[in-house]
Amino acid sequence: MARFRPYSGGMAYHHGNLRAELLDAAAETIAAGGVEGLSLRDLARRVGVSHAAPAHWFGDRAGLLTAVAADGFARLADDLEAAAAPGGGLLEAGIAYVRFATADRGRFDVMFRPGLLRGDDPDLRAAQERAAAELRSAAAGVPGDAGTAGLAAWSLVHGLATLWNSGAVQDDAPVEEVARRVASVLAPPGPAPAGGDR
Amino acid sequence: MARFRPYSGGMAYHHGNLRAELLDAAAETIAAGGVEGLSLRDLARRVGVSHAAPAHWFGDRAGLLTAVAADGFARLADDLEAAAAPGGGLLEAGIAYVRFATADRGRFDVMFRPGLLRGDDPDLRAAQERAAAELRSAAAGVPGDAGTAGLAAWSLVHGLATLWNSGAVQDDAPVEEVARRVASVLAPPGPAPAGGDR
DNA sequence: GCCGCGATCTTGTCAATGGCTAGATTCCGC
DNA sequence: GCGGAATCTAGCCATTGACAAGATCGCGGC
Repeated sequence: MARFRPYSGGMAYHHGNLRAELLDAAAETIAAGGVEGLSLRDLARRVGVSHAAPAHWFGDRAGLLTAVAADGFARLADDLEAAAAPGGGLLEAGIAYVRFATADRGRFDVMFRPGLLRGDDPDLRAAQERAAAELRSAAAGVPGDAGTAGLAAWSLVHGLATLWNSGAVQDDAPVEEVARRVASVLAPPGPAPAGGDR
Repeated sequence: MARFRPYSGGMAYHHGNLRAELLDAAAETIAAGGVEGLSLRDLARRVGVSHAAPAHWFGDRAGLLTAVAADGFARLADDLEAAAAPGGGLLEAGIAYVRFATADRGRFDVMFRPGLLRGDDPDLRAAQERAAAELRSAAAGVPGDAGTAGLAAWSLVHGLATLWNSGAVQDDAPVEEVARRVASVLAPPGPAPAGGDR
């Protein structure tokens, strides 16, 4: 993602890192004011380029948001992978999911809004697939019907994150703690869950 | 719906039912193209009034969306109440939640986006409170810590509905069936209620 | 050394939008 | 049937996203 561009001259033209900077600024702005609060022109102003510069990199608004979402899925996949690494089970993956969604809110807000994105973008699809694979691997080994149990776990953490981000959850504790409590309802902390029914 | 117009004369001025019709058309449009696809002017065109007519009823865009959201919370509360009526337990309430969110997508899409709404609107707050009360009453009597279990149940159905609406769920079965399977992971169908299946 | 070509960014323009103000039309209480 | 208030329209402005055309720069080839 972050292309390093060896670069000598002044900053007039050829900003040097525009694409990455636009993506970061976009995520920041969305986190602060939602997707509808993101204006391409304001974004350009923020980064210090002309109002048409973003169009060169992303084509249009959908292109920009698609890149933000792809970035988000890649980061989520990284986080899930890290959470699964040593002795982390489904519970740790769930907490990582919620942590990402609440900490990297700007990107998360865009990731599940297909109406705003170019669903056929190759980068987006690849990142989505990587994140999905991490989710599947985290949910592997749960008792009962794998599909249903996995979907339930995903729904649980996704719903908690969404509700939290919307301010609907009344809890003074930090998100991770709430996530741990809530997720424990489904996935007891121990790696080998006991109570299989159905 | 709500085509009835208690008026005798022509419909030049004084449309007769503008507010309700704008709300319905707005929900419909949002369901089809998302909130960002909703233009006040297009909405006015659709209903056949001037571009400034919506402003009279709702002030601005936030006012319109607030009214849509309030309407949505009221309908959700009605549905939850109906689901709880005879022998419905937490499971039935959860299914009703998912059914509402997927069937009345236009309204649901707006209900949990505080950045788009006027959070201090009295109608909105009242409708929210009514829906919250229904949720609490549905979650009453679950085992374990009431707050955590209730939040887990809410997160589960909210997450499933959100994921479903975003197209992230790969399942050919109708939503209600998926919701029943998923929600059963948390709330086994069995305990008190007599209403077997359906 | 420098030249040309493509990549990168800018300026200019246009239709559409949200919001505001002023005015037209109709309803309703008296 | 009259006057005020509710309802809707018309006109205007700043801002936005998208597009087109041009300016500037970096890099490889000679």
